[in-house]
Amino acid sequence: DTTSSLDAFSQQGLSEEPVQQEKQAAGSGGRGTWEMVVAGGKKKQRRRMGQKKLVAEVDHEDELQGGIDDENGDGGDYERQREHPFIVTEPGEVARGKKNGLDYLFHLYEQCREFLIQVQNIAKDHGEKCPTKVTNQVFRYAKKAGARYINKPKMRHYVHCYALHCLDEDASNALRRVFKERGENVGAWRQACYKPLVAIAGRQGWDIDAIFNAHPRLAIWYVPTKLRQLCHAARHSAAASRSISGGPDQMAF
Amino acid sequence: DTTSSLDAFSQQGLSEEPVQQEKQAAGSGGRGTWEMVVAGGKKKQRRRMGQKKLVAEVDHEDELQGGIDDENGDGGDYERQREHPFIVTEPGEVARGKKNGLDYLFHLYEQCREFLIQVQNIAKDHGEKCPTKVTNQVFRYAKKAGARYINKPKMRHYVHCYALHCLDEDASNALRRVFKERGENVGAWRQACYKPLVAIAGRQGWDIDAIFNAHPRLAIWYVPTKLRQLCHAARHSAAASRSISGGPDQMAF
DNA sequence: AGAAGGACCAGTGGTCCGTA
DNA sequence: AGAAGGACCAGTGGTCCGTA
Repeated sequence: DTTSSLDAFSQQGLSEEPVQQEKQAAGSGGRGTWEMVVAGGKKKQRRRMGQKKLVAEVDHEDELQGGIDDENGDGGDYERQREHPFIVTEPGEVARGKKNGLDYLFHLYEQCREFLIQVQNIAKDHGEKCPTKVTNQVFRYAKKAGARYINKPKMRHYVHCYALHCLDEDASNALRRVFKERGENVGAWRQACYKPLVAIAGRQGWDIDAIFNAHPRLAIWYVPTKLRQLCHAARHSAAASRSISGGPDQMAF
Repeated sequence: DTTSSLDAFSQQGLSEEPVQQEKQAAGSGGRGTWEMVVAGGKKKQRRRMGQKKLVAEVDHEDELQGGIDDENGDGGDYERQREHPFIVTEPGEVARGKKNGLDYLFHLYEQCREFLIQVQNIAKDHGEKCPTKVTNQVFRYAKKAGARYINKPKMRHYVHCYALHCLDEDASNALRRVFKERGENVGAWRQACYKPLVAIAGRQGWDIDAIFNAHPRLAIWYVPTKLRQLCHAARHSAAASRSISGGPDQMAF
């Protein structure tokens, strides 16, 4: 009973490299160039260890080395543990050197969505609770499926950047070009993504949850705390300035 | 920041007895008789202690004695801690002696819904995450609001009984009458509530989550694990018997 | 310095089991 | 015995901060 969902994991297609699976689902702004680099990486399939842990680890899949740490085309640096840091790239641009571009970042969100769909299908088959969001369970599933480069802190960190990409791709692309031209780092670009999102929220009644939920690819992500707070603060500021300017109270809109 | 939602609690209408507030929202099958008994109980308002705890308890409202433990009309048993146990009653019937009837049980679900709505309104005002279900937060709020007779294990225990009441009140009422006539205890009635629910699910594609979510008063309750399991098992049985009978495969329906 | 992510923590969903 | 609910526990959402 407690292990049924874990058994399900082992019944699913764990033998494929997700990075390889999803070449077609490239970041919508990209030309798929980095995916070709990815696909060029060698892939070893995981080996079974024929070994069971005591609890909640039935049929654990040991991925060991293999394929995954080549996804940036650096030719097999087996020492490296962490992903290359992101740099601000234009849409379609491949990051050079030991860096990852923003099309790759957004592609990770699409991958998470596909892992969620797999988890949902398993849950439905088994008559279990079916997650509607990318939860810890989905991150765990992604890791078991071999996508070790996906982790919760990273995905949560850039959710609002992905939100802008989903909600106003033109604005997102323009922002990327500006920040690349200025030579800004990823942190600065990330910070800058908040402002256009708050503006979008303002045009739609400040309800950032409703905005996320109305978008099929965004609805599966929790609204980041800071974005929610910024929208809330901006709503108050907007209301206050309307009140000072003496216009009719538009709080209800 | 961490106490802002708790501050909000103290700004809300904590000074009223929820039992008194909600006379109009009586269990839909009842005639409101037990509410009159309830309203007949004397009510003392809570006293402020002028005392603040260190963390997460700002402006805690001490209800102490008062009103609440009279809600069954037993004349003020200050020793009693627990609610009277439920007995199987017909729709509209008042439980006699130190017992509670099923209209009262269902009324507790309506009360929880109103507490949820209050929590949602506070959350929206403060730009915080807004719960869609009756969560721990709602139970905590209910307790602070003085509804000490509401607790999570009890509400979760009888959710499927309330679900039947919501989804097929006639069937629910008929079941109550039968079990009362037979002199069955609450546990037996509770068990019997599963079967008609599974039948309803079968008529609607076995998706018990969809059935809950489609009903506005039920959507705020988590689907009980056992009900979900029963629906899942029944779906398999139904599919197997269809397969044996040689008819066309109707799994998709 | 800027950034990736292991690992922690407060509060959750779920319900057992000591209580009356 | 039947039943109410305090309290526990595994796993969650959230993100800090030791790491590279």
